[in-house]
Amino acid sequence: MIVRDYGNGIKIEDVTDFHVDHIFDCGQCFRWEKNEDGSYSGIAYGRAVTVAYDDARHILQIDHASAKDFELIWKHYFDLERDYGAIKEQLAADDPVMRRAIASGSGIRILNQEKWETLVSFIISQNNNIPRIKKCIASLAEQLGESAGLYRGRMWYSLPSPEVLAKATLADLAPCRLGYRAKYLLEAARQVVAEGKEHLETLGEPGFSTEEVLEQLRSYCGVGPKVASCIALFSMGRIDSFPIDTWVKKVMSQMYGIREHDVQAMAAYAAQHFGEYGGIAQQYLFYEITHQKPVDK
DNA sequence: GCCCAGGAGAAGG
DNA sequence: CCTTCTCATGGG
Repeated sequence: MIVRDYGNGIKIEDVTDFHVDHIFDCGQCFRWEKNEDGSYSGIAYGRAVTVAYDDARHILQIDHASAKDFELIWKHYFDLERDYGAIKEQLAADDPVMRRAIASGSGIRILNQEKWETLVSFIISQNNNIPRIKKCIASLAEQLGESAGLYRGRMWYSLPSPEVLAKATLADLAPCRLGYRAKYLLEAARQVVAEGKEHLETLGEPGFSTEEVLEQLRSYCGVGPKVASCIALFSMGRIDSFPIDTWVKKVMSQMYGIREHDVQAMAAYAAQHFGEYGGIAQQYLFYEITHQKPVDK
C-alpha cells in the first residue's frame, strides 16, 4: 500500500472496493457529514479528518491526517487489508438478490470503530431513526465530550469517556434528547467503569467466539441481540455477526420469503448462506433497501 | 390524531 | 421458556 504525504494529509494508492457514500451512509456510523464536494468530514479516535475517494484513479485521500496515523488508525478503521472483491464474488454466486444488493452498495467497507463509541451509539439507536440518532450523538459530544481542536472552521468533539458519563446525571443528558435511552446509557457507562474499560477492549480480541462476544455485550443495559450484533460487527471485526433490524426483516421477508417476524429463521438463513461474511452481506442488503427509490405510479 | 424508526426491559403468562 | 406492553422523541 503506497502512502504519500502532502503536508496536511495523505493519499493512498490502489484502493479498490471503496465508495464514501456507501461507507458513511449505510447506517454503521453516525459521526460523518457529507461536504459540498462529495467528501466526508468526521471524527474518530479523537482525530477530525476529511475523506475523499477518486474512483477513476483508485486513490483514497485523508485530509488532516499523517502517514503515522494511517498506519496506527486509518488503515484498520477502513478495513483496507481485507479483500472485499473476493468476498463479494463469493456472496453473489448463486444469489441474484445478493448480486443486486452488492451492485447498489459495492463500495461498502465495514469500519473498525471505537468500541465505547459504538456501544454508546447503538444504545441510542434503538427504536430510533438515523437522522435523529446522529443529532443525539452530536449533541452528546458537544455537551459532555472532549474537544479535538479546530478544523475546517469549527470545533470537533469526541464522545464523553465512560468515566465522565458514569458520573453524569439524567439532567446533564436532558439537552441531548435521548428519551428513555438516557438511563440505559448511564447504567451501561457505570458498568463499563465498574468492570474496567479494558474489559470492553478485551472483548474485541480474538480468542472468544462471536457468540461469546454477543453474550458479553448483552450484559450491558440497553443492549439486546440486535444492538450487540452491531457493536460486534462495527467495532470488533466480527464480520459474521448478522444484525436483524426492521429493515433487514423487510428485506428477508420480501426477497428471501421468510416470515416477517421470524428472527430465528432469518438468523439461520444468514448463517447457512452468508456464513462467515454474514455482517458484510447484511450491510449490502441494508444499504439497498434504505436507498431504493420509491416506485411512482 | 396516526404510524414509524438500526429494540430492549419489565411484566405476565 | 414465550408473548405483550411500555418506554421518549421527532418526522412524515
